[in-house]
Amino acid sequence: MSHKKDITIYDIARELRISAATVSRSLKNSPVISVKTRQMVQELAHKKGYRPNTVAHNLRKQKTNTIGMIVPRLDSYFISTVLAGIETVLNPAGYHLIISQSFENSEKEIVNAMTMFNNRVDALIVSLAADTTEISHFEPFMEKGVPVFFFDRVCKQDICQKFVLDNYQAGYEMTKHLIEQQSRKIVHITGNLTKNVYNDRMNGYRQAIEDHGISFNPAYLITNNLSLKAGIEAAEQIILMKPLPDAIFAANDLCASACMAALKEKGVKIPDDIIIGGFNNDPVSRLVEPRLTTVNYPGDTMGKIIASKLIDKLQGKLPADFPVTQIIKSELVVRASTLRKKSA
Amino acid sequence: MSHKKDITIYDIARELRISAATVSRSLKNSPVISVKTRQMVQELAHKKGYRPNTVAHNLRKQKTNTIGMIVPRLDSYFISTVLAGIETVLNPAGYHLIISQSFENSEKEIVNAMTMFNNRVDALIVSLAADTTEISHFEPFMEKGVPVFFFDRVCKQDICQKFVLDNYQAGYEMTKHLIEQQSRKIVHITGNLTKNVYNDRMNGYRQAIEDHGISFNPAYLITNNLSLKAGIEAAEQIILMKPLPDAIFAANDLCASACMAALKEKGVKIPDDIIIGGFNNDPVSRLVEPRLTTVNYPGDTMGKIIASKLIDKLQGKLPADFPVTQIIKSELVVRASTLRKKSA
DNA sequence: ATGAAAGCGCTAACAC
DNA sequence: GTGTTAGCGCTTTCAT
Repeated sequence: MSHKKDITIYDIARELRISAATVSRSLKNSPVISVKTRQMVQELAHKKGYRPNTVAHNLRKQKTNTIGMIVPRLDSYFISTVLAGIETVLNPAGYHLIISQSFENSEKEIVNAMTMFNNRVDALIVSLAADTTEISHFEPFMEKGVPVFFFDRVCKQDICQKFVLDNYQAGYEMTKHLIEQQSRKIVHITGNLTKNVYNDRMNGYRQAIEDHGISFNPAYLITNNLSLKAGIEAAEQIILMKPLPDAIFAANDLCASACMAALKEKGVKIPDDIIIGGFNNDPVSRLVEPRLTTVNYPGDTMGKIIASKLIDKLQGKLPADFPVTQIIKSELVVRASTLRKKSA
Repeated sequence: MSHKKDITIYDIARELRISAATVSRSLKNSPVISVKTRQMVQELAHKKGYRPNTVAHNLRKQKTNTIGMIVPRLDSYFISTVLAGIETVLNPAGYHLIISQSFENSEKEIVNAMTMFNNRVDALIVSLAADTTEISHFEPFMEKGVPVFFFDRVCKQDICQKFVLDNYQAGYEMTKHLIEQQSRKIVHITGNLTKNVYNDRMNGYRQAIEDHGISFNPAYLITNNLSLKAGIEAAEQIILMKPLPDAIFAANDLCASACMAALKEKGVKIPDDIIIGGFNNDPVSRLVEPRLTTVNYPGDTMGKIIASKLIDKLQGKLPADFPVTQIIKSELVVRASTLRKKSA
């Protein structure tokens, strides 16, 4: 099977006995070209199945209209909602995304960042891998003036735009809610504490208990990778604690749900014996039993805000005094898993 | 703030008083260049922070090492596992992905396909949008000899490589299992029946009931978008049926779980009154109560197979007689939601 | 072992 | 209103 070659503007120019420049201008409907010529060119281009070569265009324009995106993984409800939000704003503005996963691995994140740079993306949107501690791999972008926006898992340094939730506040409120439901022995299951999201939630937890006269008990802090499996293992750990804790705050819904399911299998009554709260408002939180109290993490909204600010930035419209850190509001969603029966 | 300009091979050539050609060869470690020169070039390139311009490279080579991917949405457990599988094979081979979502919308899929083409991807991997019925938007790729691989949601035509599950078989086995658990009035909740995945599962369902002497009842076929909300609505519909059905087979786990939860809220006992099976082996299936019987849809494996076959194809190593349709095996995962207590 | 030069497809400054 | 020309950064053939 012989394959069609790409049609170029030169093919069209030759056939019409005009110059490539005229073809180029006609295809962009430039008003300097006569309507007649424009029509002629556009018709032939359509007829021959001309497709602009974006690669050549990008090289010439020194601009790709492509935004690079590096995320820890795609199989997260939160990430996919952010992505959806970003695309709904970016695409109509003529940008498209190239997405890559670091799989929570800093080395892969570095490779991905280099690939993005070499592909000359116009900007980068990043949520850091769990084990990323330093961010020199983004320096080439900054040196060149390519915007780098961080979201959710951000770096400590105030060198780029950051978009985060009020994780501290959310952690505080969740914990306060648990305390108000007559809990004193509150386990916190968290992720990698070098990451702001988990560290902030934990600090909120600590502050809340201390504000209510409960001293921090290191045995009540369980650190794992917040997976389904980790939730089950956490349950095994918790069940052995004497006395049994009366509340659990897990830093995501998947882990909270798995932990809850495992505890129930062992005969622990939820919410009678232990009340449980999660984080993210993942669909699973509405399907487990009892329904899981959680923190609504508005990924879609976050994505839209990020994308629109990024467009402002690319168009030089972002005010110079725009705050480095944008905090997006979250809210506590109280469901049955943390509501103790008052009668007890 | 003034921004660093990109370093090009010409900058290095000038500084070293050699030609750009020599720099280019040295950077790829070509053996025709003396070791001394190579070292010199590589050192300076490193020192100056040289980054190859992939855009220029791609234009020159007429090849991008980029694979385009178009999927209905990213917020699906199955899709993200396929993606992960594909990346683990593609990246080490020097390819990277550009991913876009059609949001189940055919028009957006067409736009995405054009963008991919214009960006001159080396190949395309597609799972079709729910409302896509004709696939002429992929013709430019085929005409040009750019491989297009379909997976999961594939087209009817046998014009490109396809990778699918044995949906018919899986639907048959699930239904057979439900029947063997003493069910006769089996509701099937399905998605858009123009899509092979749902249509095949339904045909498996129909064949299975008929093979067991149960005639098809159109009232037992509920078609919706298989979302969480749709599952709740299906439950409302089912609860009104007289007599009450004794089994439900939903075409995905999210919808099955939501339906189950809603039925339980209305006092229906699962699995005593109604047994329920889902599809996908989504994590949620292991967290709901009772645990959901489902079909394991091995996304990761599927992704790896697709990617390795695609690499073969790109390297001209795919045998000419390689079957157009690859069927990947799935398996029934039986859990508590469909196990009737024998004592009853 | 190295260099000169052409060209990938497109755009834009400058000419007429 | 249209054409000429140069150049984006890189690779590669051909020459030396």
